[in-house]
Amino acid sequence: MSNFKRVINVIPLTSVSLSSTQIFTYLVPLPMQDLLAPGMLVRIPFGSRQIHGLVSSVEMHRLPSEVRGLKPLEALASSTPVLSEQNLALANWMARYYCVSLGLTIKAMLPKFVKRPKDPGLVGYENFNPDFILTDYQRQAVSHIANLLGTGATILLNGITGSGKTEVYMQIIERLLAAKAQVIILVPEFSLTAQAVERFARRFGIENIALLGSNLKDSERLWMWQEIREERRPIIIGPRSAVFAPVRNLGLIIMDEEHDPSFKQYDQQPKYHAREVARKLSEIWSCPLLLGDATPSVTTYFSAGNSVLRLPHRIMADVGLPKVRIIDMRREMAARNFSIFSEALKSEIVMKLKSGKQIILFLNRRGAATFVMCRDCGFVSVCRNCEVPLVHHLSAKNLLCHHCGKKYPLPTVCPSCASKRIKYFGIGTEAVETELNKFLGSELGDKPLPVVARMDRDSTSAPGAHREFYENWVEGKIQIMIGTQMIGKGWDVSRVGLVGIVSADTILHLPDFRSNERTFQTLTQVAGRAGRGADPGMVILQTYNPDNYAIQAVRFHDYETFYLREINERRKFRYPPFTRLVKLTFADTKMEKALRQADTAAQRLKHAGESGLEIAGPVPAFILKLRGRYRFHIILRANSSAHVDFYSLLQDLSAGVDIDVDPETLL
DNA sequence: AGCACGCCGACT
DNA sequence: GTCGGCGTGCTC
Repeated sequence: MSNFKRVINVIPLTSVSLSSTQIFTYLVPLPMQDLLAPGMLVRIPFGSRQIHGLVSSVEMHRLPSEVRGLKPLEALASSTPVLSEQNLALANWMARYYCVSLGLTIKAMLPKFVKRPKDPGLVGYENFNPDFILTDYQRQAVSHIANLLGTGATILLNGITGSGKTEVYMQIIERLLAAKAQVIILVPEFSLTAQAVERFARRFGIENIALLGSNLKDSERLWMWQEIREERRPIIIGPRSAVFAPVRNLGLIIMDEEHDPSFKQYDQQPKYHAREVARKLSEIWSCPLLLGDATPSVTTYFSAGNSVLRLPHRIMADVGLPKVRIIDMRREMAARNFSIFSEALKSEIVMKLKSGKQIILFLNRRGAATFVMCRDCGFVSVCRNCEVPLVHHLSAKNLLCHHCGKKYPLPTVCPSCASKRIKYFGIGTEAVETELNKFLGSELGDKPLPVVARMDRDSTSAPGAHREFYENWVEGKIQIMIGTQMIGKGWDVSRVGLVGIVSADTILHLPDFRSNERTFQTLTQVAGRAGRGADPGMVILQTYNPDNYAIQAVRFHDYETFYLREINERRKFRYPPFTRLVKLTFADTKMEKALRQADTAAQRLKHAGESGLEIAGPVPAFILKLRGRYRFHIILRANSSAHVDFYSLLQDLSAGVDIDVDPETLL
């Protein structure tokens, strides 16, 4: 028997203070000595409890004097590695970049290991492989990308809706399948519907596709995870977390609609952006990252420089882009039209109905009224947890907090002065529905009324609701669809003759450096729903800010002009991509405590005196009180070229701070 | 994230 | 003099 001891280095899958080591060493009991390998899961004693850990390395020989005080590991929790060397390297990078403990990062990468994996049983797709004729632009894009296979390049494919990005993806995927490589396709969370996958399923066969998504049960996700790991399904389609798929031979990562906010995890640690993680992963595997977008994020477009691949036209040469008319709602007011619909929108609705075209009405806000106020004393109903105005919902006949979801009964008298004169202000999709029905009733008289449907989070919460909306829409059973964001995603359908943007201003006035960008992207996407058949279609865009550059750019589908203006603003006001931001959040049920914590942290950071680092705040969060906790922010800002090491800067801040590196919003 | 340890106020 | 509040710091 050798005098040497065998030990393993383990990453506890829990949050460990950033100032402490992230790797802990354990003695290996004799019976387990030959069973352990890096990447395996183990049970370890950790403090006074037992938790899971991931083996990072095995040390065969240590002197007995070096192992004094080490605890033995408890048990093996997996018989084979659950994390590849590549994904472990990815986790290391992520933990460092996003200032999170390594264990939490790894935890986010792994599925839940339940007892019985279950096949979610994807069926009902036919294989179908017609001939494809590519445009010159598509052919150039394909050959350009093909030349970069095997390199860790990031490629931006900038093509408007309907310009044939998907076909470019598929041409490249075909080559990779021939080479037995795997492909990860990242798509926005809400466009991950059956019909979004259909095109890939038809082309490559559903048996070659691993579909990940939030609708999967733990057992089904584990089944898919195993399918991927055994390399049985080379095409992996999923939301941001699919970037962690257990691939073994990755040939390409595609990220569609790269600008979509759902690619950033904002609600729990690690607060990662799948684009940046994918960029690192592509470097690790030496395979390209292909970003496809009609309206790329300003940061991505900036870093792509002049190497952007463009698909400038819609494929069907005879179909132009929809004509966008901007309607100045201030003038409507002045002309004594107090309806939420401008005269132009009203007459377009009537015309398109007459010619049998379908209509989309977009408003980026749910509910009937966005705040409820007493006319006598000015009292506004607010959420007790969040202190934000409550939104009136007709369907549920209540007031709802859009931040924490808490419901309140409708007030019959003012809680403050007992007056009965309670008024509902501001509009949401429910109000659009009410107003539209009123208008149609008076306009069409006794003629048959068109079928109106409203699609928002409230009306699609039931399982299968999305599919039902989609089918009814495609079959033409719905003539007018009212909806929020979600109508902008993925529906590749004809016959949309009119898109009415009821108010373009909802995002624009948020005090955030990205609100112009978001406005442009959201509106362009919604406008792109129009004219996908043989007719270019029409967009009516109602706004109180007709001169704003983001809104003007929507009018001409002009990304470039928007970008040039926006990048100047970013340079001038020192926002990304010229600087890197980190948002620190301090929250507590007691306001003074949250503020005190933020203050001390700011002091300490200023004292650290990192050169090239600006420390702003503490400032109260845009929603000061959320879910019962008061919140304050500190914003750190550094020149992109300065390469500030935020991890070491933040590692010994007092616990209880939330760190968001590269935040999508400063609100 | 837990869970201990330790230092101050309230109460038998 | 003791119980327990929660603020602080550690987990091989």
